[in-house]
Amino acid sequence: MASQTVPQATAERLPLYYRTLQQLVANGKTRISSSKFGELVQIDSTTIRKDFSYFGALGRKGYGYDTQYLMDFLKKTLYQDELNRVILIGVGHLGTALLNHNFLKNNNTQIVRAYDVDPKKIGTKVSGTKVFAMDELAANDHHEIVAAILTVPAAQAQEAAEKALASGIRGFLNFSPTTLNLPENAYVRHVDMTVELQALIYFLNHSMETKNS
Amino acid sequence: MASQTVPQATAERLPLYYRTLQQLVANGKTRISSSKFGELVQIDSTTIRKDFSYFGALGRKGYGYDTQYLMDFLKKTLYQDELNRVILIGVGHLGTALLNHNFLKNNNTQIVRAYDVDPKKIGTKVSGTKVFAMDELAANDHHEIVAAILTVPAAQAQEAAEKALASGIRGFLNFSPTTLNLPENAYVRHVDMTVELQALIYFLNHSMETKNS
DNA sequence: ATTCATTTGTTCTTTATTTCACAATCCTTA
DNA sequence: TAAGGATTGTGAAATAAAGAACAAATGAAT
Repeated sequence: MASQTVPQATAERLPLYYRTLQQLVANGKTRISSSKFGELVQIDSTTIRKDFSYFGALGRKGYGYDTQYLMDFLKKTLYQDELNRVILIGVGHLGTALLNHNFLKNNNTQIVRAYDVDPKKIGTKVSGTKVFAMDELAANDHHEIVAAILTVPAAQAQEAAEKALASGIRGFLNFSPTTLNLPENAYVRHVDMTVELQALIYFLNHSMETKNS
Repeated sequence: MASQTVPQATAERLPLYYRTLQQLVANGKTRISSSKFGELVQIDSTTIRKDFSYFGALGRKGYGYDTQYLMDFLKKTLYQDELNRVILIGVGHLGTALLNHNFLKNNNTQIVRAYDVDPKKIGTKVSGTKVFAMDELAANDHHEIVAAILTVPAAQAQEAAEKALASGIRGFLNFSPTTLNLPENAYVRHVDMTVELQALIYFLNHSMETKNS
């Protein structure tokens, strides 16, 4: 429903644009044309200009785009000018890796607490983040938390998501290899490594129609 | 180029279909209709029927789809009936998590060797997988390897990918937060957690146009 | 100042994907 | 074995996204 004037495909490209602009600014580039930028992100320059145009006239004809200005604009648009607090559910191999990763570097996001079922992990700190008992999850107040990162086994994902939802969380980054069934007011993005790997293998084999040697 | 009769969007859904069918078969379901299946994977039933139709008539009118038959068909189509050997480049937090994960369980894929620059890691085994020196990468023969999983820092990703390419690898699952610049005969899928997190936050804020309390 | 090269913003065209609608067909049950 | 309900497979329509083309505007150079 929502009066979404920006196409979904455009919105999904914004983070890539933002990161690339961060690099350009860091390297001292003050301006860039849509075609040069397109080469960097491997997206057609027309698509880039059209993407930006949904937000108004961000560039100047004959000049291109001011990297600093554009970066700042995207920073606000992506809410990266404020700290985004998230929780992590499931302190296994992947969960631990994400806790160590620390999104704060390039991403104004902080994992403020973690949850797990393992009594050995509960109460400990992993890379500075305290681990709480899964039982507490549903009862806690997480209305200040923007999202939950789900790194539990597939069998527990649905239940964990429901508990997080009960605690006030509406956004989910789901790393568990299963489809979540949540009410409409929740929003889920699924990162599925198994799917990606299988898709990769499929496309590799099917682009070899023109196989040589 | 390649005579790709199956739409890209369809191909990208096949792994999800496959995994869901595996679960159905494991649970003893012998048949399923496109609408029931659609509920499970949260995809419109028409889309599912059309997706399958690109491969011929896989179902039976008035009956639905035979889960075992369909699963076996997708298994072959996705090359999951043979072992897919991959290598992993970058034994950091995420790389280690993936080595521990072991794709063999649900995915007929094995990480057969890993590469890293850290002398402390070289020569050791991580979760049963031996770690080799990054220097050896380009010189090795990896024509039997279907893909490389890239989990190195952004600054090293391009160089690492080029070495893998030189060793005979054409498929890449790129977890590094940077765009790879590779020749046309290489195929890259990018899994970008930072991008996913930012996109999630963007959509959360922009679907709240109809915000209540 | 004037000219020329550059580059945006945008309209129009093309391609890709999803959804609708329904005839054809098969299953099931009496 | 006949009738009725279920469900597929698929053309046609609708929607979404990408790409081509170019006028309008700007910057740079003389």
